[in-house]
Amino acid sequence: MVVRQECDRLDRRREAILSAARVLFVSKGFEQTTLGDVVERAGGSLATVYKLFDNKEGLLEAVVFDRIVSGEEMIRRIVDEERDPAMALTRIAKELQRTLLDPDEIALVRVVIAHSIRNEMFAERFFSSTARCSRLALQEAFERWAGQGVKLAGEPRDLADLFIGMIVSDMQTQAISHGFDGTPTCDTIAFRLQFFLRGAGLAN
Amino acid sequence: MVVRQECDRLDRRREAILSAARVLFVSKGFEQTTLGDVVERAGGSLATVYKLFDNKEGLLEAVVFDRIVSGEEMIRRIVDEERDPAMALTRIAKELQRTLLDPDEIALVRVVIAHSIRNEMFAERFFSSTARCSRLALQEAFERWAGQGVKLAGEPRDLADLFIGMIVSDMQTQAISHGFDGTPTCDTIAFRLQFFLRGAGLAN
DNA sequence: GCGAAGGTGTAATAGACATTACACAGGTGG
DNA sequence: CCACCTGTGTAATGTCTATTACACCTTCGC
Repeated sequence: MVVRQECDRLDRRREAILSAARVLFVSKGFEQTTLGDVVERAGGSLATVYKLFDNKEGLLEAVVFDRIVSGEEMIRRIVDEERDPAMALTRIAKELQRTLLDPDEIALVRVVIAHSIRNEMFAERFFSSTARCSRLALQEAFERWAGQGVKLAGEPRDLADLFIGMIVSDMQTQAISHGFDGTPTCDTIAFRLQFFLRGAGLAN
Repeated sequence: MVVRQECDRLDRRREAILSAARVLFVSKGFEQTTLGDVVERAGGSLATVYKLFDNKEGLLEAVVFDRIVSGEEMIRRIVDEERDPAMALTRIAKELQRTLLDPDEIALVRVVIAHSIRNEMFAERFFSSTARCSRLALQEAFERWAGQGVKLAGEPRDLADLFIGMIVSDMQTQAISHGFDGTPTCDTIAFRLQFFLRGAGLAN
């Protein structure tokens, strides 16, 4: 089928362009990256970029939103699997660390923040589909545990905020400091987790 | 004295340009702001901008580093004044909230992050003179309290990180979300503070 | 093979903007 | 009153780049 092959070819081009653009946006910034740079790195040609993404802004949209990762599903899954809140939170903390402290992810967040100065809605959409999702999922988890009779030292909303903040603040420090402050060690994470569990009344 | 007057005049120009540039960088972004915009808003002329700041990058440097606020002095002062760690931390939390959640400050951080994509050293310098300073001052406070016999549930470094993170994560959420997630309430802050004091073994 | 349709490469277009060059003004020491 | 020096305003300059226009070429049904 010609359609099939054509689609595949366009898809491959699309992926190549997205991948090139991502690398360039993340290393040079959106404004500093010219579409010429993108084409040079991805192969293909400018006409294809405009056909697939309309314009430079559209390319950024695609780069940012195409493979967005929300912690939401991960949190729901773990909460379903683990009966013990402390165990669940431990696993969630590890996963959040793994995904949020990924340097590529952090670099992308920098690009989003930079662009959000000009385009607040952009930031709003990004935030809604990432951090807010995770927070809500975690909040539901606390509500669920509370409903099951677990005694919690605080409102689910506050606890969820706090938990995410404790983990995420590192990501954000990295976003600002570009890693000059060192990456948190496993010990640090473990300490914070214990601290949280104690404070929330979940320590065993 | 002519020199005096000339200095004053140049100083006023400098302030006017800095102030205009700050507003524009923060609302439109650095790249999107032209030096023409700055001159139009500040009065004066392009020649003066180049005389005072060399070039556009120099203007950004001045905007960011001229009136930088580190929490360091504030923390040392409060620690000196308050004998009780819990009271000191309460005041520090309030102050950090006040200074770090100031929308102007957050907007400036966005500009710094945006620029840091192209210029890592810029981020490093900013970070070293703000967040890291605060962290170190707080770490010293915990060390001092520990030396005075206060029992702490954790290493000073870890506690300082955690405390700052709990407060600062909001600032960073604001930086990303542009305030769409709402500003934390006093209750929220109080909750986190109590949570921390309990966890650190400082609750009375 | 052949014609069409749509992808691809290249060469304008056109506007924006950092930076520089130059000309003016206004107070100043001689 | 005069050269002058320093700060200011304005008008180039030259480059860079998003976007468009157009011509070529590949692929596939027939």
